[in-house]
Amino acid sequence: MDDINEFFAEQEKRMNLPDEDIDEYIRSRMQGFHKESGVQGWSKEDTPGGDNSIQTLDPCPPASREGNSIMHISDTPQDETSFGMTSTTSGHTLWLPGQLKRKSPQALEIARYEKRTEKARNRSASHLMTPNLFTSFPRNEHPGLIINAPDVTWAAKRTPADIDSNSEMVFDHFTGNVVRNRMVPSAYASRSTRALHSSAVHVPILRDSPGNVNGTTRRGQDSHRDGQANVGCSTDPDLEGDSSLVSAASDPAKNKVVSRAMPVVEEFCRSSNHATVCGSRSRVVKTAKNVGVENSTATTPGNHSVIGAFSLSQNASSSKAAVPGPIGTIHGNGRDRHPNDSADVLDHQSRLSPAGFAPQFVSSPAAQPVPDVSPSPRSASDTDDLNGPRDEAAPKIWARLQLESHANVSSITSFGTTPPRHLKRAVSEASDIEAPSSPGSPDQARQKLRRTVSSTRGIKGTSSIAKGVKKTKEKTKLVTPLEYAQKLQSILDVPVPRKTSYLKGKHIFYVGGDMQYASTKTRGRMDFIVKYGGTLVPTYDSTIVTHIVTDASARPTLRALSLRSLSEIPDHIPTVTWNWVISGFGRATKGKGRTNEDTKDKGEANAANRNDEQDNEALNLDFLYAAFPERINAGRSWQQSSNRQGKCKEALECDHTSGMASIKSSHHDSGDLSRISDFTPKNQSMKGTERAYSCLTVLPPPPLNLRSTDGYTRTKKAISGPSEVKRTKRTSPVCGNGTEDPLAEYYAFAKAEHDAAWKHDESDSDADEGLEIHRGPAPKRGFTCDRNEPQQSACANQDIVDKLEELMELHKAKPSEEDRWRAFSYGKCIHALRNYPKQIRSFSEARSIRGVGEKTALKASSFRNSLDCAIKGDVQIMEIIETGSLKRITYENTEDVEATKVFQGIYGVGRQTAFAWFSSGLRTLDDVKSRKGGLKLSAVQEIGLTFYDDINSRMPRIEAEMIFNLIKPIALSIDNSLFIEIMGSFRRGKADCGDIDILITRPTSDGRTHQGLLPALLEHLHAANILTEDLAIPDNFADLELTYRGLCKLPSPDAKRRRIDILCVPWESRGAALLYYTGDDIFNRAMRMKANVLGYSLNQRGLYAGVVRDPRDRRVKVCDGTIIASETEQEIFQILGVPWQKPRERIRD
DNA sequence: CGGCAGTACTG
DNA sequence: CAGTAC
DNA sequence: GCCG
Repeated sequence: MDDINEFFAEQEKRMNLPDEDIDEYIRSRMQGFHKESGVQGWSKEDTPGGDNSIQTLDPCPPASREGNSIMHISDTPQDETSFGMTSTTSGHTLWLPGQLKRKSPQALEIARYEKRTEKARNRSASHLMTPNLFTSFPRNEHPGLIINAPDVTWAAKRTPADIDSNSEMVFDHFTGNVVRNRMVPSAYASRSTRALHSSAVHVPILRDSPGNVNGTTRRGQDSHRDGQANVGCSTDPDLEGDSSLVSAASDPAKNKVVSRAMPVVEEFCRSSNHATVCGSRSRVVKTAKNVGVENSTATTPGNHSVIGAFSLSQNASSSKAAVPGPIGTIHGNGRDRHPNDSADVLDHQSRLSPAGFAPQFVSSPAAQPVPDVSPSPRSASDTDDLNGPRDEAAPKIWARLQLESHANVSSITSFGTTPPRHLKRAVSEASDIEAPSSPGSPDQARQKLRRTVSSTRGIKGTSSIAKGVKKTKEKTKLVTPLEYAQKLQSILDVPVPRKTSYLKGKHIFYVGGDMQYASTKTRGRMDFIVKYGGTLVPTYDSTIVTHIVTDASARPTLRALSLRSLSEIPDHIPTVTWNWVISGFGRATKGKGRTNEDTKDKGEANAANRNDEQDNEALNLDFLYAAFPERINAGRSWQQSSNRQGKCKEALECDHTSGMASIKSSHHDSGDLSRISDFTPKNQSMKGTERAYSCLTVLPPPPLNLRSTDGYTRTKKAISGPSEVKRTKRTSPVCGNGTEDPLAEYYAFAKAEHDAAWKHDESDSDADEGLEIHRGPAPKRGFTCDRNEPQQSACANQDIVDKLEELMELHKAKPSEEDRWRAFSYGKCIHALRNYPKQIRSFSEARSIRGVGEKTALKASSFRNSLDCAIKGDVQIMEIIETGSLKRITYENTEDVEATKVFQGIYGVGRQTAFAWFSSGLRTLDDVKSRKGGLKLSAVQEIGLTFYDDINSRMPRIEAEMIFNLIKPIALSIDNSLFIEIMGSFRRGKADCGDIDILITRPTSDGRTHQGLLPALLEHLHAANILTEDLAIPDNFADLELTYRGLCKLPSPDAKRRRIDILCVPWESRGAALLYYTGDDIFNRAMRMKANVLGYSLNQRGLYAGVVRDPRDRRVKVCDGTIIASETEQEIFQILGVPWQKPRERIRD
């Protein structure tokens, strides 16, 4: 088995993918199928949001599912200290800190908003296609995306263009219509909210005339524009009807009421959902409104509640009007359901978010959506202090609502009462979600372990010149295509189930360019074929072969076939180019992406149909890849059946996989890292995939052969060193890398920038799993730089490293880009030196290390020599050198570096700012604090300064966990289907964490998404005093991909502020996101770099193939490429040929 | 001589 | 767009 | 500053 692993590893390693081919492929696809793609997109989009979008009412009201946890949080006593603290920073403590806005004129905000909207639109648009339709086409040419709205009244009158333009005009044209309004909310919600906050005004809750769409839109505008001014007098005629509301809003007391009435809103939403369920959508708007008002009034008697109910229902209804439909469709990824499709919490959020939640935010502190948090008068009044006028009535009202509408409201908001049964169920369901990881993951983990271990063994074996190595070596060197193919096939008796085994059933004879021996390219392609289910036919046999793949011209091809003329090839056998294979990959992937959906929504039959269509499409395409014009029609009939079968099967598999993809991570045992990392489907399909991994992904066998034949003089020097060093010498990462760590050669680059501060903290965790570490024995040492023998010169060249680090720091603190890269470079050197086993004795020796260039080598060697001299007593030389470089250091590393370093410790202050400050005479933090010289700080910097120490200190792991454990239940209470996980250094198992990264996503299997969740969650967290300050909030809350940055803290009074990032990603990108946000940094860089080298592009959304870049400027992407992996980390690892590594194994620094 | 990741938020 | 952050 |  090991052999097989090794073998595949080798293949994998060599898999020299697509490159130009893919570019070609993309191009042709773009031209060829542009239309088809569009159509597909359309039809596809058409379905998910369809009729089935109306679902049953979710019996579980939001914010009630985890009453206990919430209780717990709120129960935490908030003493004076804590409040005092808060109030001193009142500006920050509010949801959407006032100063964020206050400083900029509304007009500016609007302008900015427009800009962002534009941006967001683009983003959303691109979003729509990439993850779902693995087709590339210009963003604005996706006709179907938006039209999936089942809402006839809405969709029917919109043309795609129409809609598209709407999305563009969200804020440009306030004469919008309904459609337009629907789009506004999301954006509006975030932006206008912010605006409102900044102006420190309570959101004027404006009623918009039911029929008047403009009203809704304008409201957003007005709120921007008028801010406080418009409180009480709306300049917009459309808003006249709102006077009552306005006054309510302007009246502190009433306002409070409004905020307190949040449960009513939710209740309202539930009612309105009923309406939705039974009524046509167009009616819903009205109905909802009525129902909302009535209902809330009924449920919450009393004048205040009436007010609340009124305004809120207005809100809700307007939001309804505004957002009813395809908000998700528009902003989302196309899978989104119509927000009306269910009464789930999420949908509440979705619908509310635009107009509905804005007001909540405004009154946020008082409007504790999580009642438990603010039940105590003190807590309420305290918050009031922070957030402007508020009175004691609020809590009372709160309580009253509680009593009066206990059945409804309490269940909705969980006033600390025992959750109703259905809630309990919800809770238990929620915990079920986590549960699976316990029983399941051990197994999986074991499996993984086994795999990993064997892989590791393989690696080790190879690295230590094991049998496998030899084999591979031989193969590598002298194998002919025939032999190689034979080998591949012979090994392949075990089918490798893959999601994308789209080549299944195809017997392919591949014609390598050079039939003398299999080039890397040839081998890579053969590997590819096999990997994706194809059968490689070693020798041409017209009775077996179904496809001839060749990029060679006719003659060599014929030679390979042992034929004389192309006409001798039977008609049923197409001769296609490699692009054909790749194109199939694209199709397969696309099919896969869509299948998930289709199957879910329409059943398998539909999925099958879909695939048929695809196949047909594919069929029609094949001729495009004909290798020889004269055989352009060859094989067309044949392919049909075979293709179809294969595809359908594949489709099912895929569906199975994704369908099973379950949320199963647990936070209870976050201590158990492996479990946390198990965010992968674990089911049969998955197993299959895993098996594939074990075969295909395994560590690339060590290219000992290459090593020895490398002819690398430099390498020789490093041979005895950690493999890292050796690896970094590989010139061709693609085929040259075969050492223990497949990313090895990328680390040098990747690590470079990193200021290795050799923390030895977490390395211990690795120790107990030595077997799983993918670096061989030697390399391991390389990475930890001999932490076993730390004092014995932490590394052989520690002295030099120290010096270089000084230099690096020095350059880092300098403002110019030049210095930046210089520092970058030093980083590389330092890392390389750290892993260099021996003392460097000479210039040339230093120079032989990759990453160490002329200058550094000179420095290093001279320094070392100077030491030698010093030891020998040759003071003179030493002094020269010493003073030379040291002087430079001390000379340059003076005030400025120190000061700017300190400045840069302030969040939001970077190199430029720090230097600018220094230039203006600032020297210390106190200078900054005292605003010496009339210094102005941005809002973020203000926060950064206030919590300088907090932010710059790391928190113990446990604290991150505690905070997360507070947040998670709250999030789950909003939507218990969420996947929420803590990422970053925590997931990597570090003992201390610099920040908390929380990833949120949600399976779309039930047609819903996490859209709209974040705003709600943020509000809750603010209310719970977990989130204290906001540093950056997303542009558009309606997006599926959101990044929030802020500060948080534990409830305890003296808790430090901690940096927290909350990231929402579309379900499809969860793998890439996990990968990305788990890091570490260096590991990420390495991965990206490898991806690039292999012709892919990796970002937090996924792994893309066929990215076409502008030849004149490589940085400009002409085509975004085709997404080929994103749903699981494994997928990405696999394609990149990187052995799977658990998060804690990804530590590279 | 250009690249050294790629993206999003702020002002 | 520059600056910052991740 | 290093690399290609």
